Amino acid sequence: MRLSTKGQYGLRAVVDLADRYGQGPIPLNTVAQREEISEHYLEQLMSQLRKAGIVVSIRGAQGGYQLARPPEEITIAEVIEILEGPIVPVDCLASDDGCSRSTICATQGLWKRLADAMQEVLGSTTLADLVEENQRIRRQSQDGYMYYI
Amino acid sequence: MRLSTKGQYGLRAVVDLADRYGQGPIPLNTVAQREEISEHYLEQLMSQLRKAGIVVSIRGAQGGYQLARPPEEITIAEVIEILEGPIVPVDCLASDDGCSRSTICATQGLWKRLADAMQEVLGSTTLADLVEENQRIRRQSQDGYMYYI
DNA sequence: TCAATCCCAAGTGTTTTACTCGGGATTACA
DNA sequence: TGTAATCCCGAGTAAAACACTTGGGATTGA
Repeated sequence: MRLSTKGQYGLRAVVDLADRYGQGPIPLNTVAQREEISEHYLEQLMSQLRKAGIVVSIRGAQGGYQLARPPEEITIAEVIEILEGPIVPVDCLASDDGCSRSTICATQGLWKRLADAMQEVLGSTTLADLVEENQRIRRQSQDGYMYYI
Repeated sequence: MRLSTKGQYGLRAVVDLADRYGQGPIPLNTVAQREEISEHYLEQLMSQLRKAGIVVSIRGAQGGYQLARPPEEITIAEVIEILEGPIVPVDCLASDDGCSRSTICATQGLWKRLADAMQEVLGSTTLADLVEENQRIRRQSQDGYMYYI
């Protein structure tokens, strides 16, 4: 039940872009450095996100990536689905035909409820929400507003 | 974000046992046949569930497995955690120390909310609930109460 | 022109998955 | 007392997924 690094890295990268939305294209290597991700690996993830219409790229010198839409119009569910596939706990929910056991399988209702709960959380959060959270964290650490337990 | 077959098979197997709770030990091969799971593979899963105190085994002829507790006292979350590890979307929530980025990582709050949502669904459903669902399904198909779309 | 950037396909070592295989220990029952 | 039915255990394995790396090519601003 874990996300792979694709989802984690990819999301961190688009949050990074969201944080700089409106500032023109951001080169991939700066994102990779800030987020501590292998540049070439991140490139593959960005390629998927570009084909899916989450980001746009500008080639050549002074080029880079930027969000294709404002941060408040991109949900986390969208980003994760592109990189990890449908947000479901079992395959039989993802495919149309379902599984052969569907008429006798009591667990299917459970998996459906789980999928809905996951979709609810990820679909109701946008990149703008995470940017805001980021800024809150930064403000706190800047104000010395940290609790050392 | 998918369960492996361990979680799916293991859960199906304990639901099968829950369905026959109080009828004495059930040999593994009958469970494996009913649930269409490789017997040797299921054996490994049952071994984990036994060590974790979900099922008890009785060796020798006429032996088998049965639930260690009544179905209404075993949650799905328990079973899945034994077979798949902690129910969290990212590793840094599972370990105590967390990750090095925790103070600057906006996504951590999101993953926490996702983990809570998943735990809520799986922790509030018991084996008894799934047995009931099973019986409902059986009743319906028996009564010809099926919708062919 | 050339350096910065994106674009793309292929290769690679490691880990996980989903099993199989072979045998040993225990116990009810004839 | 034998023997068949069970559980118990460790090792082996083929295939897939993961997390990258490598090596180039195409575009474009200065």
